[in-house]
Amino acid sequence: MMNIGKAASASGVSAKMIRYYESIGLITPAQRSDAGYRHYSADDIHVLRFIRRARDLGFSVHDIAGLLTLWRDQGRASADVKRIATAHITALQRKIDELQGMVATLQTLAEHCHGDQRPDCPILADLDAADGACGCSDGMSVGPRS
Amino acid sequence: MMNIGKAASASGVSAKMIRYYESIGLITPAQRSDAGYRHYSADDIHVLRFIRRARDLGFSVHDIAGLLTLWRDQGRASADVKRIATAHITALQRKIDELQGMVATLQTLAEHCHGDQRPDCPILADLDAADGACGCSDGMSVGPRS
DNA sequence: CGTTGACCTTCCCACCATGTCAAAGTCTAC
DNA sequence: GTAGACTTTGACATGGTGGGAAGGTCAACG
Repeated sequence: MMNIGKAASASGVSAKMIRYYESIGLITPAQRSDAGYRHYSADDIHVLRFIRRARDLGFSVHDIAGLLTLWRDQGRASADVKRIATAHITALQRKIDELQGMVATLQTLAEHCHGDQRPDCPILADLDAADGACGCSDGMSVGPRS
Repeated sequence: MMNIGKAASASGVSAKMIRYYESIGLITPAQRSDAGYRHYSADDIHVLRFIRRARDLGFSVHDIAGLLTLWRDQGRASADVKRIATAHITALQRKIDELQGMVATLQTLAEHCHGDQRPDCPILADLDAADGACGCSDGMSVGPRS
C-alpha cells in the first residue's frame, strides 16, 4: 500500500491526474487512511499504468472508460475492443491528414518566401488573400488597407 | 459599416470569436454605435479574414498576433514571417509524427486482434503490459488481477 | 518532546479556442 | 406598435493538464 506520490511515480500518472481520474469516476475512489491519505495497492497501480498507456496511445478518457470495462470483463468479445481501437485509428488518421494539409500549404508558401530583409512575403500575401489554397502572388504591398 | 453578425458571415469568424479576439487584444476594439453595437469596416473584415485563414493553417492566437504585427508593418523583413511559419511547420510535423506513431502501434495491435467473440485480445494485452512498443503476447487472461 | 521538511488534503485558477444559453436591450419591417 | 431578428454582457462547459495556496500529517533527527 502506497501513498499517492509513490503511486504516481510507480504508474507514470501524476498525483494531480490520479485525483482527477478519481473525481470523474474513471477509477474507483482510493482507500483512505485515518488521516484521509489515499492508499494504492499493486492492482491499483496496474490500472493506472493501463490508463497511462492508453493515454499515450491517444485514447480519450471516455474511450479509456470503455476499454477498462472490457479489460475487467473476462468474458468480453475482442471485437468490442477492436471497434474502439479502429474508430480511434480513423480519428487519428483524419487529424493527421488535416495537419498534413496545413504543412503542405505552409511549406509551399515558405519555399516561395525569400526570408530576407525585404518586406514582400508570399506567406502574408496568402493570408491576406484568404481565398485560394496558395495565392502565389508577387507578395508586394501586402498589409491592411489602413 | 456592418454589425457583428454581418462581419461574422463576411469573415467566416463567428460573432463569439470576434468578441473573444477583441477581449484578448488580438484585434482593436470595434467602434460602437450609440446603442453600443459594434461596427466593422471593410478593413476590419480584412483583418478578420486574415485571422481566419491563419487559424485554418493551425497558427495559435499568439502566433497570429505576431503575424498581424508584421502584416501591418510595411517595412517588415520577410525573414521574420518565414521564421514564424517554419517554426509552426516544425511543430505541426512533430505532432504528425507523434500521431503517426500512435496509429502505427494501434494498427499493429488491431491486425493481431481477431475481432470476434473470443475474449483474448492483443490490444488489451498491450495496454496491460505497458512496457513495450508492442507486446504481441497470446493475449490470454488479460485483465486486472482483482 | 520539538522541529523540520517532505508529503498529503481540498479548493480555486489558468490554459486554448470554441460553443451554448440566458436576460435584457435595440433595430427594422410591416 | 408590435413581432422578430438582431445585439449586448455574462456565466458556464468542454478536455486534460499544470500551478499554487492554505492547512493537515508523517517520519526522521536531535
